[in-house]
Amino acid sequence: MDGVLSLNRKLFKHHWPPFLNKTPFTTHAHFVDKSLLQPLSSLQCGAILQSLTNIKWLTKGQQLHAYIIVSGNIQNNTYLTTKLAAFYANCGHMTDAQVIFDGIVLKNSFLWNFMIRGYACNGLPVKALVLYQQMSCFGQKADKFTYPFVIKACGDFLNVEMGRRIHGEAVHSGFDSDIYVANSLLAMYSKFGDMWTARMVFDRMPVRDITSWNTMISGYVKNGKPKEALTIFYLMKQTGSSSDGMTLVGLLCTCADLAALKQGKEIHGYVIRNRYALCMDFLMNPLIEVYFKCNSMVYVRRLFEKMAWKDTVSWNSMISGYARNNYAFESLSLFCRMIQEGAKPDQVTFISVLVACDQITALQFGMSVHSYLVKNGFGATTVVATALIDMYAKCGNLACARRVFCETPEKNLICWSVMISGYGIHGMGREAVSLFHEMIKNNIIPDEGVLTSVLSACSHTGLVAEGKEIFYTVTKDYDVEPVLAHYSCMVDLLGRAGHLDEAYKLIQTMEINPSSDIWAAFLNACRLHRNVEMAEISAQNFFDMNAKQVGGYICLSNIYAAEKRWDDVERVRTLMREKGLTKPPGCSFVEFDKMVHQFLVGDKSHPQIEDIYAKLRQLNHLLKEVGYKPDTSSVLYNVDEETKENMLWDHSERLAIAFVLINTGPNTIIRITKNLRVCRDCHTVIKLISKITCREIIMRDIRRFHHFRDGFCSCGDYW
DNA sequence: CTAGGGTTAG
Repeated sequence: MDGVLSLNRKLFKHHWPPFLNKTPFTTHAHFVDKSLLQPLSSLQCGAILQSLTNIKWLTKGQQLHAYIIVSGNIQNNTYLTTKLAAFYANCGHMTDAQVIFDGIVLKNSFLWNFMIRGYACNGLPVKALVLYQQMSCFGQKADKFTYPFVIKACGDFLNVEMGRRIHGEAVHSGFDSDIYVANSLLAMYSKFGDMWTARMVFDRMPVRDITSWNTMISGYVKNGKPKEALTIFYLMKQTGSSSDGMTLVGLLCTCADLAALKQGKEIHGYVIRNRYALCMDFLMNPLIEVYFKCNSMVYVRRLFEKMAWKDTVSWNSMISGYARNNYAFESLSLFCRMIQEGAKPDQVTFISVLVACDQITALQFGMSVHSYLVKNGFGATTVVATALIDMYAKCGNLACARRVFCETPEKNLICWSVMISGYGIHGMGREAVSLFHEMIKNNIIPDEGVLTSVLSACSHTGLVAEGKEIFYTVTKDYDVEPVLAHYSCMVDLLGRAGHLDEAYKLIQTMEINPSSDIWAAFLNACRLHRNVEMAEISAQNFFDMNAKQVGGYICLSNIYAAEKRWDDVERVRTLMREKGLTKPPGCSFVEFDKMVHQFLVGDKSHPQIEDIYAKLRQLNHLLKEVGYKPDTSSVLYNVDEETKENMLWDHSERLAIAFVLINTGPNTIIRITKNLRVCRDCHTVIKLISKITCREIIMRDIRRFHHFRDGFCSCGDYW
């Protein structure tokens, strides 16, 4: 490889005409100063063009193109025009390549292949396939160079039917025994998700090389079959085939999938020991993934800090890894460091950052990311727009979410889905339902994901009839298999609306086995409608499933506490402890002055804590004057009323609200986020605070948003 | 002129 490259460079230098070293011309003929020209033969031009093609030096090639035009060499010179088309195709400038290609009458197979390759390797598989069909119309036969590119195009375009046909043609013409053709077939079937056929092609290959083995390993990994990937690796070792860096990439992805920390570390050690023989840069990024999937935050950080060479993907892996593992603060601070250190963020970076913003409701941060995107010309692609819509919706700014949604010209299924669930979590079920119908009118075929979004929107608003209708028509008309998430939404919808019997009947008649989530949803409905008898049935089912969600346990203890059955409360608690489950402490976030402030329940660590408690005492006093009576039913301890009442005033959301009230002017909207469900008493208190302080309070709890204004909440006390 | 890599929203 190195030899080839240096040879080309030499050739390059030798033939280099002086005018090319002048100012870089960006466009063609009229920029060339004719006095500087020294005559070059078309053979010389062709040789230079060849080297420029190999190293993809676009600007120099364009200058040479200009020279060729000016010097009159281009007329009727198929030799040069073919090379020019190949040059543009190799640089990915397919429009230029196509213009030249169209002007060539005698097209040889070299030219066809280069054009097909150009389209296939530059994200235009459909054009590659069209060209391939034209090629056979022109009577030009496909050869062993043509097949790898058309097969790649079929794989990228996911055109299974055409892929199979071309495979057949290759077999018919005998080119399938060519190792490049066979390897492309392996990659194509992997992309189709058809590992069975890939394996069949692989098993029938007369000879295999490292690429064949590596393609099979990564194919299995991409299709969620890490165990089969390992089998191929062992087979590879047995046959004595050597492996390379790419093999290790495949193995690392396998380790990540299986959360195999030990094996991942072994490979890490191997890479370090062989760092001079391997190209390490590739391997560090998949290693980051392994450590993240194994929840090894310490290893991941140590590895990252030691990496001398970090590219955009390294930063992205870290930022998205932290975000996926709920380390939003680390994710955002790493993003800031990335910008400071001058690394170049891309689309993936922004999507990951916006996900981190969702988690801690960092609206201001998310907005500044949005403006960074606009300023730096990252034209909002649908993916980025979708992440923005989700961020705005989850950070409580539905108006901005709607605006980005409307300004996105090409909305895909996920884009609609995000907006629908955005309406849902803000309690705007009717808007969600009508958007869902609008989506269908726009010929978007619903899938199970968007069905979950719209059903959950119905359940937040109690739209029983609408939810039922959508559930039954979508699963029937669009061939969507109902999954647990849908039943969960339906049980929640029916149960919370008070149709406990119907919800129970649905659980009993559903076609898949109910999960613990479903029993938890039913349990919650029983709590709301204070049906202890039904609650105990669902609790029994919930416990039988050996469930790990704390929510169900807390819900049941709440039910017992409300009935003052303290022995039962204690029994549930013990059960929780035995399972090693703990109730996470209540925690609220608030973004203020470019910082996210975090308050735990009963937190005394904040610098302004004395002022905060003073404010809360004052509020308590004011609230009592307007008739507030504390509802201590959600306190799960059997203690006297006064202690219970004091415990309520320790709740994290109150601390956060008091903090904002102290530090902001009268018209500022208060935005807070809580990690658990808001308790009934806090809900009442916040409604009253919004009234007596004339403040709008927007609160996100674990399930949805509550917009408090003038003593009322947007959820209509239905949550 | 040929094939295989890592990060991605509900």
